[in-house]
Parts: sequence; C-alpha cells; structure tokens
Amino acid sequence: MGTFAKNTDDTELALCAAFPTDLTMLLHAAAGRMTDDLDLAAVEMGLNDVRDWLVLAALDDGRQRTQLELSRVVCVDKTTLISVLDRLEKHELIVRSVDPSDRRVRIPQITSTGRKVYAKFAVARDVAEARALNGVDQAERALLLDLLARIADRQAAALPAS
Amino acid sequence: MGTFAKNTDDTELALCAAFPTDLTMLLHAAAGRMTDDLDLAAVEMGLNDVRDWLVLAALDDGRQRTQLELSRVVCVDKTTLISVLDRLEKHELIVRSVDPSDRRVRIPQITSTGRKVYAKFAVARDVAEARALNGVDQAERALLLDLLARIADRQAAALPAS
DNA sequence: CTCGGATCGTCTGGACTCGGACGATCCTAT
DNA sequence: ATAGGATCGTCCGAGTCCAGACGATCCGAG
Repeated sequence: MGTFAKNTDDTELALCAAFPTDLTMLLHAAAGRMTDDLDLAAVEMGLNDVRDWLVLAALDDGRQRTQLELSRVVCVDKTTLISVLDRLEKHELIVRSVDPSDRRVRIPQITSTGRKVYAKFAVARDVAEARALNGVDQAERALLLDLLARIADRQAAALPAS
Repeated sequence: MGTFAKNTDDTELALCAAFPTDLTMLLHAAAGRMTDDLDLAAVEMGLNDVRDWLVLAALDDGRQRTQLELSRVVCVDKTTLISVLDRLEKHELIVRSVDPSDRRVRIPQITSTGRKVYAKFAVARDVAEARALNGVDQAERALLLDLLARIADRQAAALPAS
C-alpha cells in the first residue's frame, strides 16, 4: 500500500490531482497531503511519523493490549511495530511491562509524558484538519467522514464474498 | 508517506477505522482499501502495482513527456520511475525512444498492447469504484470528489504561506 | 510430569525507496 | 570553437519494510 512518493518538491505540488475523476488517486493525494503535514508536526515534537502518534493514540485509552493486538488495531506490521515501540520506549513515552500471567507477552503502556506528547500532537492534528476542511460546513464534513468510513468498511465486507 | 501496512490479514480487516473521527486515518484507510483492491486487479493482468497503471494512464493521452516530467505528473520518484518503466518496457507495454532534438531525454510512449492493458484495467477500476460507492447518489459522489480534491490542493496552497 | 503444538516477541534476508553522485548531452557566453 | 554550467537518465548506498524463521513460553492430551 505504501506506493506513492513523498512530496519533497516545492514547485510542482498539486499534480497528484492530475486525474481529478479518479477516486483512488484522489484518496491517495488527499491522504498524502494530510500525512505530509502531520509528519512535519510529528518530528517537531520528537515523534518520527504519523505512525508514532497513531500507536500513542491507540495506547492512550489505557486498555491493556498485547503487541500483536496493538499491531492489528493500528494496521502496522508486528515487526515494524517493534521499532516504533523501541523508539517510543527510548524517549520514555511508553513502557513495556511483562504480563505476569503470561511471560511471553509484553504489555506496552503509555507514560505520563507520553500522554502529554499525545495531547500536544492531537491539537496539531486538529489544526491541520481544520485547515484542510476550511470553508466546508458541518453537514458536508459529516458526509465526508461517513463516506470515507463506508469506503473503508464496505470493501472489507465485500472481499470475503468474492 | 508510505506509512501503513498492507492488509494481509483476513480476519481483522475493518480496524483501520478504529479512529472513526480522524480524517487522516480515514483517508488512509479508504485509500488503502481501494489500493489493495486495485493491486489485486493489477497483478491479475500482468501489472505490478497501481503505480504501473498510473504511469500507463499518464502515457495514454499520447503527450510526449520526458521521464522527469512524467515522474512529476504521477508523483513517483524519478529513480523509482525507472524500475517501473523498465518493467513496462520488458512487457512491451511501452517503448523508450530517444528525442532526436535532445539526445539526453527519453520519451516513453505507450504501445498498442499497452493501451489494451490500460483499457482492461480501467474497467476493473470502474468496477472497484462503483462497488466502493454503491448506494451513494450522484450529488454525494460529486461532493466527495470535490472535497478530496480540495483537501489535496488546499494543503499544497497553504504550505508556501507558512 | 512431560511432550507436542500453538502463540508470543524478536531477528534476519531479500526487496523496495529515494537522496545524492555520476556520465552524457545540451546551451550560453565569450 | 570551446569552456562552464545546467539538465537529462541512471546508478549507488543508506534506510525501511515485511514474510518467514527462531527461541521462549504457554497449554492440553496422555
């Protein structure tokens, strides 16, 4: 799925939308813009990726989760998740504790500083989204989110049928 | 930007949408679903990626383009584009001809078989999009595409300001 | 108790990505 | 004519991703 180039160009930016009728391309272009923006915000506060924040977000609800469960929740490969957790742990944003009832599994948990960084990033995300949707009224926003969710889910539901 | 895992899971599919209010995540999830679907269609007809098709699509309009121009149009790194073109050329879907007026540049051009493959893939794409938007009326579709385009473009326009 | 298989986290090998360097070619100024 | 610099396509090296292998650990059958 990671299939398209990062936008390092400064001049020729909007050309991803050269296929203005193609849903897939538009989705990619839009997602790419948001991600580029958020990646920037992420590195500013010591994170590495949007993924770093995504993992933090998943951990913020305080649920105890196996690394494997976590990797499934955030759609990050379990081996890749390891490097993410390593980095987060090094920065003391999370800790990995061993489940005493099953010594195979590690339970990653967010620390208080991790929670702070997460909150800080959350407002950056809100700003980015607000800017992206500037001038779009509430009903249209709701429709957009609903349609996106439907696309993401429907495809999933449609696959096992075929 | 290539930041999220491919969905090789069969069981836990819809969990990318575990953050149903987050625009960025939803965009990624939706784009991922479409791409997964189209990747499947791509390999079925001898292509490798959505990117392969994307390049073919860009070449299908018959405009003469430098490889560098092409890489900008489709948002693929110029070095990565080389491997794509190599593959397409090996499968005789394109040819690289040397511009006689500037022997530095190569002009990739789609062949007739390339055109055929492209057309075949286009219907697969239409089917996938139709399924994704099944039950969404015309006005809503138009709005969706418009909003996505706006997100993709507005961010680009907003960046140089900051 | 113990043995075989399942499941956890981690490691490793091969493939891919992309910034920077390179030769070839062009263009402009002198 | 030619030197210097810009621009093309390609190559290389460091970084990343992920399928599969691996040790550690758990659990159930006997």
